[in-house]
Amino acid sequence: MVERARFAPSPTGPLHIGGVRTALFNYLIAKKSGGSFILRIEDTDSKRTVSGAEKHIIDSLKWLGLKFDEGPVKQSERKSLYTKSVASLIKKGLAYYAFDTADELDQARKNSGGDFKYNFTTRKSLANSFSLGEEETKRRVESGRFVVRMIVPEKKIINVVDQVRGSLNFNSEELEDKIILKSDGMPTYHLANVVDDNEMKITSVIRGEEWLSSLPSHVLLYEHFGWDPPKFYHLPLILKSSGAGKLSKRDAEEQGHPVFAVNWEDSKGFKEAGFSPEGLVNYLALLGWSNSSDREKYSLDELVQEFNDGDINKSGARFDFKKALWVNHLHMKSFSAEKLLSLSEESSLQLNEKYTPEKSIEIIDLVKERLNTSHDLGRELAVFLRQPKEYDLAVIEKIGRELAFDILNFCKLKESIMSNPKDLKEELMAFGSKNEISFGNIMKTLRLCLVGSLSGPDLFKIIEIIGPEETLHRIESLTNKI
RNA sequence: GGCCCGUUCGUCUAUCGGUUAGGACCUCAGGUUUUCAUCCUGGAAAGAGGGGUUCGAUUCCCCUACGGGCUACCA
Repeated sequence: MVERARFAPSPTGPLHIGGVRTALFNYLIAKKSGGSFILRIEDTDSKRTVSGAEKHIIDSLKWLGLKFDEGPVKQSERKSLYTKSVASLIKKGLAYYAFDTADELDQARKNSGGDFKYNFTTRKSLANSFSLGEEETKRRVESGRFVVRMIVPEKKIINVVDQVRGSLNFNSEELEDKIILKSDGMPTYHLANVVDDNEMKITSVIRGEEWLSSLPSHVLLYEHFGWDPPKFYHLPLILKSSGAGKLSKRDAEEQGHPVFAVNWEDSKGFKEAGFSPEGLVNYLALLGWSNSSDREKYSLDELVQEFNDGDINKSGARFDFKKALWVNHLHMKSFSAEKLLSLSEESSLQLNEKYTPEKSIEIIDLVKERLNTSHDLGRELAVFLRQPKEYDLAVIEKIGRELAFDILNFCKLKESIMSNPKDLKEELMAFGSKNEISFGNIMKTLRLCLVGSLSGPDLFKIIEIIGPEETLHRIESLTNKI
């Protein structure tokens, strides 16, 4: 079946990774079937709409490579569609006008000790077209202050099927006559969602688990309209990395990792933190989906190939930043040097100043397997760009000052073979065995003066790239320091 | 509180009644006759508890516990 799936965020704030994951699964299910991925902006609450949020959502999807085939469809521009639908429901006697104020409803909730439900038992005692009579209802509707509620049948078991969880039963007695049209004339989520999904011929509704409890109301609405409901997928939530509850901006900040795909105000996104879209998408897919293979690395296209909606997990998953970094690392090391260079403008410029393009690529290939994010490039490239700013002098203490001095002095004399690292290695080994100095200590000393610490890529490669002159210069620098 | 969903190593997960319960992140110990947050090898680490069903339960059912979600004229 060719699916039509929509991602339908509301622009009440920036798109966080929970939303990204929902978008991704919509994309995967749609594309797997050869169908369409559609973007719909659910901006029915003008008070909560945040300026810039819609742009942030679109920018995020764009960066992630989740290209939508249709949209953005904006609900705020489809008001007449909803009012028409509501009118048809009222005509059928499946929805009704109500006039209770927010304060009155609050009071009713308080009085009942939290058990209040606007339903078939309380309906008659509240201000609506059931209790007020035709004349009064008409008068109040004309005055313009009203909402419309859907009728929930008195005793009915509502069976719903969720693709992730299976068949579920809800008792209509637990439901309320939900407001479907607000007093400002805009629909609520429930109505707009159902009407749009029907009108847009959506075949699969894929959304977060927080919607599961309103599913029976939605199914009832489909029945009221006489429409066939789409398939529903309620995705497990992404939980905070430690502690209780779902992931929020605050938790992420406390844990020191991003929550947004791209920058939002002063909050750094994954993009700005040096993640690749491939890495983020891959990690997020693994959070809530898995199959029986042990494979961990997927590109977006490979995910489309391998994705199976039966493999969506049921339980909430904690966000694990370290694993996200590792998954990103998997992608970084598989990227071409050219691509990596394009990811970090600064590194690219710095390399350009000193090296030919060919040499730059050679350098990147040397360090790329050591990257978690593109930000690590600066750290890894430092050794090729400048002499160390600081030295881990504890290494010298360990080796012994005099010994280190001897080693450095020996190296200084070897200028002629610095340009041939292979010979240099043999020379160093010979020097070591002759003077009973361990090769390890020689290498450590040499590495210290070239890198400043004991980490980094292959030492002889470094020497080859920075050249004999620079190598000697660095040896000189350290000699003067100790 | 009520309703709904969930529960396998610390974390993400595999297992579709019979397995030494597998993989990955993390962590630890080694290794790559030099370093390394890379790479390789190895170790530690799990079926929430209690009842059933069954020759046999992590797997099916029930109860409890715990976790999560919803309970707005927000989505």
